[in-house]
Amino acid sequence: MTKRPADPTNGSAPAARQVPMRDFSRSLPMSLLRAREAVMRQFRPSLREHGLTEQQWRILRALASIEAAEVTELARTAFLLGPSLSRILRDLEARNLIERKTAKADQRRSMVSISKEGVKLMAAVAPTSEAIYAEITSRFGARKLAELQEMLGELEQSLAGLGAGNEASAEE
Amino acid sequence: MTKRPADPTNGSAPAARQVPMRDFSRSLPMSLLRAREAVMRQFRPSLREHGLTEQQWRILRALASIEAAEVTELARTAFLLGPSLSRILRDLEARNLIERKTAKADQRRSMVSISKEGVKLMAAVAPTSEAIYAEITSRFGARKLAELQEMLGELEQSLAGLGAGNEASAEE
DNA sequence: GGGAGATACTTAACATGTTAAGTGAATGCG
DNA sequence: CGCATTCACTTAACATGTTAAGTATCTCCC
Repeated sequence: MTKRPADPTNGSAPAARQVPMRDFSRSLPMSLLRAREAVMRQFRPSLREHGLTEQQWRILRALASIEAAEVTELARTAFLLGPSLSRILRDLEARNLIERKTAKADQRRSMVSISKEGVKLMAAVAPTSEAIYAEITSRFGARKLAELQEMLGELEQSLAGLGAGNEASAEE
Repeated sequence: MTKRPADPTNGSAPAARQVPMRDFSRSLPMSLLRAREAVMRQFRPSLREHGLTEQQWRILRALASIEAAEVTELARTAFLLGPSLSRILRDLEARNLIERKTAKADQRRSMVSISKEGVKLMAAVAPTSEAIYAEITSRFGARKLAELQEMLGELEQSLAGLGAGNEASAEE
């Protein structure tokens, strides 16, 4: 019961299987990674033509939809960690795609918003981006896509507050 | 038909919605990213305790299951780009977790394999890792998990050979 | 058998992911 | 008021993602 037969896809691995584990290529993290990569591969070339990375695009989109936001709020919306966001905002600001001004009430906070140039850039990128998304939807099926996203959301939910684990226990 | 009502979740954004797009937070790439992050968040602490990153762990697992492999093959299996793999192999070799020897027949290729130390490390990490995976499976449901992975695979399939696009057309 | 082209990596350069530490500004409380 | 904490970022340091170049081999065909 401690061993498992070798995966049929590599029929002749001689040894080194002391540690039985799930078939590597079928782990959930790998499945998610591969799927996401398959999707992003479609978008990157178009973004690249406009000098944008995936993350920069996420930020612009987030800003376009929420008008102005504090950095922390933006990080949550664009799903980026603070340090990444900090760097990217610095660069986007240098390119005049966003604007930043410190809040009056609380000098620690700064409000970020998209600039006119930023809006213009979005207008240039959005059509292609939407077309690609439509193509993906069409290929995979709109219904299935909705189902998939539903399941992904449930997965996220079911793991919420598991990794945070030590919420009120040890603290070291 | 060119406009869409604002998302109900941010009822009062004043302007800057010149570019209508899907609700940002519900795009497929974001769903996949969030789901993957929710999963990986569970594993990272344990890996970290053993001084391993997610990618390093992927490589060790891949090597443990296929015995020895060329770098290119390993890149495909562990789903890493060549440059990343090159760096990681350099580091893993320095830590004596893997071994490398150039192939006799073709001096360009090198065969990579896991070392005894590498196997030992895997043995130390695997139990926790499997336990976490079991917990995730249990929370989300084994059946649903299988379904999800099935859909992810189909998504990948349906996009195969779309981004490669220019396979035999333009060439710069 | 020799040189053009293909292969299998490796390096380089820049951007982000991830964790820890730093900085300046608010807050709470004695 | 005064000062320790907390907060909202920003920097720093190290690892990987991503694309483009570089290097050493190998292949093939004239």
